[in-house]
Amino acid sequence: MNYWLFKSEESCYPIDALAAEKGKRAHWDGVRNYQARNLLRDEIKKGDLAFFHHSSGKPTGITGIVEIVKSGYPDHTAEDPDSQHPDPKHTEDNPIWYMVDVKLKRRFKETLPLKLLKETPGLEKMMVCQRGARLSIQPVRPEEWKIVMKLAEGL
DNA sequence: GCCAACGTTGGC
DNA sequence: GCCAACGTTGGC
Repeated sequence: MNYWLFKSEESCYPIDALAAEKGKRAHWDGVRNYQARNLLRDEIKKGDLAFFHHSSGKPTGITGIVEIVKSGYPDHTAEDPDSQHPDPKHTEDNPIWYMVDVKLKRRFKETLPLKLLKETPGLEKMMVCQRGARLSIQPVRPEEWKIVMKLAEGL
C-alpha cells in the first residue's frame, strides 16, 4: 500500500465539497499534467491512502484523508468540451488523461498548516514542503505519513 | 497582487 | 532537439 498527497485549490474543490458528495465519493478528475497522470495511471491503487491538501487556502495545508476506491482509469471529462479541462487529443480509444475515485475517510478538525509541516522535524524532504513543488499528485513516504498523522492527533 | 518556479509551446 | 517566450501555479 502506498501513500499520496492530492492537492486541490480550496476555492475550487474544498474538502467540504467531497464530504457533501453522495457516499463521500468522487472522481479525482481534471488532472492535466503528465507526471501526475503517470502516477494516477500506473502507481495509485485501490486501497492506497492520500492526504487531502488545500492549496491557496486559509490556511493552506492538509485537511483530511481520502482512500482510493478505484485505481486509475480514463478521465472522460477530457472528452467533454464543456468541462473545465477539455482536451480534443484525448479520445475513448486513445486516452491521455486518467483519474482515480476517492472516498473521504477523515476530515481533520482543523487544517494542518503548511507552515507547521515545514517546521516539523522529519518532514524536511516531504515534497509539499519543497519550494516550487507544483505537482498536484505527490508521493508521500511512509515515515512522513506517520509524522503527519501524529500532528493530526494533536489537533 | 506579486513573483519565483516550473511546465508547455513553438520557431528555428 | 534546443531554448526563449509564454502561461500557470501557488506561497506569501
